Amino acid sequence: MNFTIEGLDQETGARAGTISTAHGHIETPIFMPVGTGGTVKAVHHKDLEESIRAEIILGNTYHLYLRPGLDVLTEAGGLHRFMSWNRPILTDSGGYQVYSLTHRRKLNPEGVTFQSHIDGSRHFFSPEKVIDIQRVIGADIIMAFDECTPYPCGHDDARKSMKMTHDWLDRCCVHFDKFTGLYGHEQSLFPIVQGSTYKDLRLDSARYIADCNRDGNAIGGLSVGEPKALMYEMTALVCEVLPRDKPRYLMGVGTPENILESIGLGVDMFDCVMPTRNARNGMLFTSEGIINIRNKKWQSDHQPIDASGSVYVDQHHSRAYLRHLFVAGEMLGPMIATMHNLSFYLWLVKEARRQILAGTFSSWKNGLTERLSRRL
RNA sequence: GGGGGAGUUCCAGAGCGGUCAAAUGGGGCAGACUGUAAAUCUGUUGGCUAAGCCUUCGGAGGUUCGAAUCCUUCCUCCCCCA
Repeated sequence: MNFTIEGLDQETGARAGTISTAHGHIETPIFMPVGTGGTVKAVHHKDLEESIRAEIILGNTYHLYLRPGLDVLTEAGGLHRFMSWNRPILTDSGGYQVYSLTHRRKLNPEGVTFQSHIDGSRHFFSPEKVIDIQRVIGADIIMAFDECTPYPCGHDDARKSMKMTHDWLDRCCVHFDKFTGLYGHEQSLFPIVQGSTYKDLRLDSARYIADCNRDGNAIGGLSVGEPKALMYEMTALVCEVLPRDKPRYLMGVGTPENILESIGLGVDMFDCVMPTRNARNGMLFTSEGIINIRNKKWQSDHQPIDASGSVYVDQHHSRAYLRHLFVAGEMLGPMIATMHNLSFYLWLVKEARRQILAGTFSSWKNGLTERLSRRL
């Protein structure tokens, strides 16, 4: 994997760059749609590639391990072939499930035992096993196994958890370096900064992660309920420490505003379920604000879904029609809404990149941010 | 013609003397959602000069301190037998 920086914003820490992987280039800053179980929910690959123009998508180690399972993935020759997606893939390690499935797992220094949410069966995930699974999946970028701490988290607990995540990282690196990929293409391992909302821990963790000297670095454990000011503060702090010449990935973030702000802090990569999940629940993000398409006020609004939107559903369908689809429970509703939201997110990061390269990022961001969280 | 059953708040459907403005589900309206246990979850859903009051359980009348609940009668619908 290779990362080059093509532009730096003068007023903020924003960068425009390009990541090269075995499955193609990714222009940064980038938003990566979440495709947990081998699909970005409600969108076909053709739309994802040609209309939304996603450059990289996510998969999830825990979910793919449970379903379809490693045998099927091995037979298929990895996730790219299994799902017929030839662009880059990044897999999360299951660290988020340590957080989100907290009532279904037992954690100890060796690893985590999950009780499957599907059939209740027990599965042990160690740092080594998580690397092995991600070798079978074959993603271009794979994540170290970490513990994503909840918010709030006491300083002592956060410190212990961070220490354990660092130990797990060392084990991931050793195991990762011991073997090569199964399908002949390069894979890169990204370590993850933890440390909850504590400056001292975040700094320690960022230094530790930076010292691993991997192809890219991730920031985890944020956007778990803390105030956004704290999230920005931690992100800023960590970005100061993480190497400039490698991509920085802020995991699980976020709202359009979160993304713009974090780009300004020097983050290059983002993922979040928000555009896809919220789309399925009737919430649309636009450059003019937020639309809850189920609201009665759209009943007779025959304007395009988003007049300034770039994807074809924005121009070819009205708000009244999309509302009708949601109210009637038609599955085309979530499909159209997901296409809209993802293409808006991709537009957002593409435009950010363009503005960075043009030297106008800061003023553009400030003007847009005001409008993003409005309710239409 | 004879016998039986039923009419409840937007709908379906509980309740069968006071704790009933009335369970539950649906529908409606609104909200939440941040490395996806999510096409999910939550709130709300008669009116008002709101810790109270008013109008509601097919219509009218009655019994009772008190009725959606009991009685009389009328109207409407359904089923069975001729």
